[in-house]
Amino acid sequence: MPKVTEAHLEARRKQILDAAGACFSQKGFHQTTMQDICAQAELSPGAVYRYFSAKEEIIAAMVDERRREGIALIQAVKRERHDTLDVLDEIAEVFFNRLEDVQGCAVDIELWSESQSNRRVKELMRRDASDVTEAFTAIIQHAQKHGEVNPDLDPLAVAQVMNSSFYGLILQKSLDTDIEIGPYVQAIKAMMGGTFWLKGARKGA
Amino acid sequence: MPKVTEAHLEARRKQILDAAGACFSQKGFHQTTMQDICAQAELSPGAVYRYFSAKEEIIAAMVDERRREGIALIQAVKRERHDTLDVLDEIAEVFFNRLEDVQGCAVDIELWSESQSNRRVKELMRRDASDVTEAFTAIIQHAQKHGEVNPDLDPLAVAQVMNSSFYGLILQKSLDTDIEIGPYVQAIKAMMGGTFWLKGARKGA
DNA sequence: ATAAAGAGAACGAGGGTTCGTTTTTCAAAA
DNA sequence: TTTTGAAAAACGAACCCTCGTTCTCTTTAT
Repeated sequence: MPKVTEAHLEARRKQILDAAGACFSQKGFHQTTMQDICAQAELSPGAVYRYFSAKEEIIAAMVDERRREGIALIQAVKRERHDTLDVLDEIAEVFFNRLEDVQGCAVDIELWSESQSNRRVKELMRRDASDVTEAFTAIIQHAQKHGEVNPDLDPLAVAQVMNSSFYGLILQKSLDTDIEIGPYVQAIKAMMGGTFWLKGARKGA
Repeated sequence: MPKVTEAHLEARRKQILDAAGACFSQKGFHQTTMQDICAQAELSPGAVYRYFSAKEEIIAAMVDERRREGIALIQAVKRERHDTLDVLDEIAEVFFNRLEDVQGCAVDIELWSESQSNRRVKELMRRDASDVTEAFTAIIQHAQKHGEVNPDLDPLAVAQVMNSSFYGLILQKSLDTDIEIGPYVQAIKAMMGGTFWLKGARKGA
């Protein structure tokens, strides 16, 4: 009967999540009050609770949102290009661009912490991380088969090191916003470029 | 006049901090109640408040504890050996060993999150990170002067990448305890070893 | 006109902190 | 050595405020 459009409902939901994101990134999950979120979203508690049955649900939705975005990135990149080197370059490009979203990064860090104590969040985060790792591992393995990467390297371990270069930069940038991404990326490429992607054929160390 | 010994006071303080560390690593800062800490320390609120005037003070003391430990590690290593490669190896060894302290790592992650919203903690953490980065940078620069490292690399950026390899592993290990440190370290060395530490004299990429 | 959507006051639990009381400790007196 | 006394140290019940959530009432859209 007097239901509002589905799009409107979806918009409200997003409005709340955006507000929550802003609050969470500034004060953290547990220091953000529902009143904070309501104020930021310019909605009353009654309205908010129509969309999320508890604060915990908002946090969970937050994980899901970040997770979907991250996975989408990898999928998109994998679809576009096929040369291993290009794929890795593109992924790096996209990932490091993500750092521009300071608020999103702050929420990510908040989620790392939440994972320590919240089983539900931990499981989602763990799965997310493992999806990314698997994607990287597959790419490395593929490149090894095609002679683009030293076959002696453990693909899983290499993938984990690559993960670290993302996670680590997110953290360092959150502590010191002056950190420059350009030189960082350049350093990684220079440091890994040599041994790693042997374009010629020099194998052994 | 009936004061108890200084050592006893110090021991009580440590007792509280240890208890807090255990609680924080399990439930996070803001979900740990003072009652939790009291119970874990087997002390009453009154006693705890004799040593720390507020929960916030316990958190601040926690940062300081972790910070001191971390700095001590670098200093110790720098004192013992002088060959650049050995120093880096030793630092890596020591740092990665630190991962065994699961509780400590959980607290670290908690601190990363706390830094987002707590100015005081952020400043301490920032300084800590920058101390470590500076130490690494100095080592790299020294190595470049001695022809052990490609002089074209930006020492600061290299230091940041090295930081990431630690931070990233802490995080990944917290999400999946099965991650093996050995292969990870080996991968880093293999990935960087080539271009990075040119023992011979091959410069250009 | 009617039911969904939103508002916002209020409730109740939880938790940081306080404070009056009890216990412990140690120096000095007996 | 034992007793004693006074202040530090510890206890723990209670205070009070904050915040998640609820519930009734109003508004809005069809």
